[in-house]
Amino acid sequence: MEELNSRYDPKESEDRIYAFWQERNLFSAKINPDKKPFCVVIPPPNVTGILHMGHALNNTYQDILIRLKRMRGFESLWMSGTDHAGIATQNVVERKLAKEGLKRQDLGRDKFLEKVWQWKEEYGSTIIKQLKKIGASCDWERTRFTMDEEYSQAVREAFVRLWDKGLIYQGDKIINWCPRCQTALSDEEAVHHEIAGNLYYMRYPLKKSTVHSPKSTEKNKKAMDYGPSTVDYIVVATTRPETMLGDTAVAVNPKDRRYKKLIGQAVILPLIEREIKIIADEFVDSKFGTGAVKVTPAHDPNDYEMGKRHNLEFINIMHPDAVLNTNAGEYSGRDRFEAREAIIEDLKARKLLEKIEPHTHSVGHCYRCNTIVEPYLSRQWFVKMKPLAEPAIKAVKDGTIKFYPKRWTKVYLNWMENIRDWCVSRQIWWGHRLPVYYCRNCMKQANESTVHSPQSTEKTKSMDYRLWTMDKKGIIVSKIEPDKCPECGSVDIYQDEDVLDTWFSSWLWPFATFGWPFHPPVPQADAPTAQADLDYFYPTSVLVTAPEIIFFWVARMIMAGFEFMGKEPFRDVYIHGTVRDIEGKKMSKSLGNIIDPLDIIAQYGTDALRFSLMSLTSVGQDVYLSEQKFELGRNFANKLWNASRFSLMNLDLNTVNTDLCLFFKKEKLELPQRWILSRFYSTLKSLNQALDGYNFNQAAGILYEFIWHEFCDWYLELVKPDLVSALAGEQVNEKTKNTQVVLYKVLEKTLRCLHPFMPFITEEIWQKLQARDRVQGSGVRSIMVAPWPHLQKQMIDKKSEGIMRIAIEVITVIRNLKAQMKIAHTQSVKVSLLTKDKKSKKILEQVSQYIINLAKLEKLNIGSKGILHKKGISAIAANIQVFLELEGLVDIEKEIEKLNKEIEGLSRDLKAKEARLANKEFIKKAPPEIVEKEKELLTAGKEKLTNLNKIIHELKK
RNA sequence: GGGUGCUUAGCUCAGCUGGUUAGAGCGUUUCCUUGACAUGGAAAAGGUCACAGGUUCGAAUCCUGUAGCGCCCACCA
Repeated sequence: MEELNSRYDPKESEDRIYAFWQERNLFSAKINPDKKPFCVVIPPPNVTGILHMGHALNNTYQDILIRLKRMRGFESLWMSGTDHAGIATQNVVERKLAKEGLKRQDLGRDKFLEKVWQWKEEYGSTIIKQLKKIGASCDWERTRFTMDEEYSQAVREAFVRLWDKGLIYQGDKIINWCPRCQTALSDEEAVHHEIAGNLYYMRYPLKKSTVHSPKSTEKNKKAMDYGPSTVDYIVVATTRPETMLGDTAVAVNPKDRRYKKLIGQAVILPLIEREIKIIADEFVDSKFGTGAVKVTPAHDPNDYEMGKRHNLEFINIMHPDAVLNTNAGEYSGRDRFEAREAIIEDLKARKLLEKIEPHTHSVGHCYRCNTIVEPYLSRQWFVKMKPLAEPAIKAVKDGTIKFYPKRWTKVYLNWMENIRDWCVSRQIWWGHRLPVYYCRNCMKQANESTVHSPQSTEKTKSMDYRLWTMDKKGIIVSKIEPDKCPECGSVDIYQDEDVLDTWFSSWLWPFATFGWPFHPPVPQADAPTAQADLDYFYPTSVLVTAPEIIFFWVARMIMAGFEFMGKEPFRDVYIHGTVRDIEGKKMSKSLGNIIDPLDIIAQYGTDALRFSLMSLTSVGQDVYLSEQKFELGRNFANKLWNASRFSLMNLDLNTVNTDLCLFFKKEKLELPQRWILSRFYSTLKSLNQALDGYNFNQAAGILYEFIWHEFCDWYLELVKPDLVSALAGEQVNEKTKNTQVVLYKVLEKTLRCLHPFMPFITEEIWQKLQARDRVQGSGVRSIMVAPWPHLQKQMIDKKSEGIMRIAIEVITVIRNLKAQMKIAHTQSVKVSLLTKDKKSKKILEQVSQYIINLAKLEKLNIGSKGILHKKGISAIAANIQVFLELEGLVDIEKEIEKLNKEIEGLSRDLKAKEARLANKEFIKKAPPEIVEKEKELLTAGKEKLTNLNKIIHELKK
């Protein structure tokens, strides 16, 4: 037998084992009519992605499920792939270019995209390599990329189908605009943060007052000190003063008596000296601010709606980079925030700034670069969501799709039921270009007869290439690029410059990864396979993801699943928590509080990483991590390693492999064997339950407890003498052989149970346990494809467990007495066990040898009386008096004190029990087994109390 | 404003459908270099389960409310 190191070294084995699995193709899944499918699609990490703790957590869950189901006999497919992550990736490549002093516009679209592809080829698989490091058993051969040609076809297909159904439209709307990325964003991509800003109260002079704002002079700079006047102006409050340059009205609530007279009057917009009207609109909340609102239809979604209702002018005052344009008069050319400061100063100077109040409000930020987004009027493409949401709502309501934990159901439904249209066009280059073409000829004709919609005064750059048409005339939506206009035959056509939101491709993931919709036809030999794959694996089984992705992805996948496949994309959605640092902050590069999973792997090993994460994260709860916490998994791995090392040192693998049938003859086995088998199957039972309910941390706890505190602490110690003497060349009898077989089987099965959590170490040890197979040349098997242990209920043996419980309690009490007397655990002592109960006595005789071994006794007496109390100390275990003999005399006072303390606690407990049993209501209403249990506990407690009192009595003699 | 989660030992957290003397890991204290493991073993100390009501024979657990912390959503000018 090869000698194992006394410390487990994950570095030595992990890569080797992973290669072993890959060589044998153990991750690959194929249609198998004999097996039920189990499929998980990976949440595709961004190609720019670098493995972080969130990935580690997310993918460990998935790998556990995949490995578990594989062992349980399912055809288990973990579909892998990456996401092109439009804005994120484009930003990365742009930053790289910036270092060379280049902008993407310098290269032009095609050259730039070439660069992005180059970057992708070079770095895009980093995340995949890293996923392998954490042991992920994805079917890598199926790895997909959302920009693959086949996948791109699916994206175009989806777009065209929705267009044909009238679910996609183009329109001028206020959207979230990131001035840095210079693209539109969806509502979900604008993340709101609370900002401590200000509410600025500005005076807009009424026209009839004919008071022109005075010129700015040093003297009136203190204008803010002046009290408010009610005659000359109307005061409006805003958080974004710079938008006033685009104001085209002031609105008040029609019921607001303060302003009733002013409705319809004109005010002079300060600074820019433009005349605007005061209008009445129900939207205005009289209680907020002054009850009068400036209306900027081109820069605020509410104002936009009001603008439409009242036929106001839409004045766009900003360039796409949030620098003010010529509509901003003298402020043009300044950045929005610079302009804000300048405007405040100028208003102050003109005594038109009434006051500034601190005001915290929530402001949208770009989810990719954290720049404050600007509500911006622009022409974009939208998906009508209401019709798509309907079946997605129904499926969750009727339980076709279930969320774990349940509470996310409500969050999902609330979002779905209030869903808004989805802005899917992006003004970037990296992504799926819209399958939209324009015919100049048709549009020209259409324009001549169309009414103009709200139009910005200054055309922004991003809109230059498009002309507005009210109907669909001149718009060609097509999966393949048309060479001429199908309507008029003109060849003067061009493609829309925009690309689609990344999530417009991700939402197809559960079926597009299988090649949906399979055209143009793939080579015939493969076509049926792809279709069959989809039929076999779709709907997938579980989706595992983080809560922040529910709206972005989960909800949209469900909608796409029903829309394009007519079926739900998955049945269960497991939502796990967020990884945070030890102070509860989200881990992020900018905060510098990252714990790199690869560092943890290097330091503690992959299994330690995985097991620690699983133990520390309870269902749906966030997890607070520090490096130190991973010691949990490392120590556990080492414990398992050493238990296995001990077992391998003491097992004759040839014997155990030939005598496995013994395993089933429970009656022939000694107590420790019966006990550990019973404990193993009890553990398996609760483990199965935990796993079936996605209670991963409970499952990890169950395994930890069993392996460490039952198998190692008790079982190995119980059988040690037997095994060691066998190894020493003493005769190997039937008993020893049985012990070996049971030890072997329990260890081997335990490894299988632990494998999904700790794949590497379990494989390593398991193979060593198969040594005989290797010698015989039948090849090395992998634990990965070994079956999950079958629950053998008949092996659960309550009687043996009861006996062992008594033995354990007696042993613990003896150790306790030793510790109390500061006697080393290793030092042998003399002990007497006294009981009048015949049954107990019999049990003690049965387990005496184990007590002697584990409590390290020189001598053990079992009897009913005959103790010299001055020459030792006593304690009570169950209904047994445990007496430890001592050399010197005992401090009787101290002993009495100790025992009295115990009596005190016990009496309190017994009193409560007596009271409960005396309560008629309790007897009447509590279930009988509870009453029975309570009675038993009372009797046992009383007996213990009598025993304790007896000891005190004898001590006093 | 709506929703949701958390509050249990010094720290980090379990405790599922109500019945335990309320548990674990880490830390602390004591003893132990015993031939699987010091990344270890044996033992100990440590909690009126945030607060206030209620339901119940019985509440850490269920209900209502309050407070603190966190997260999500919302057209918070």
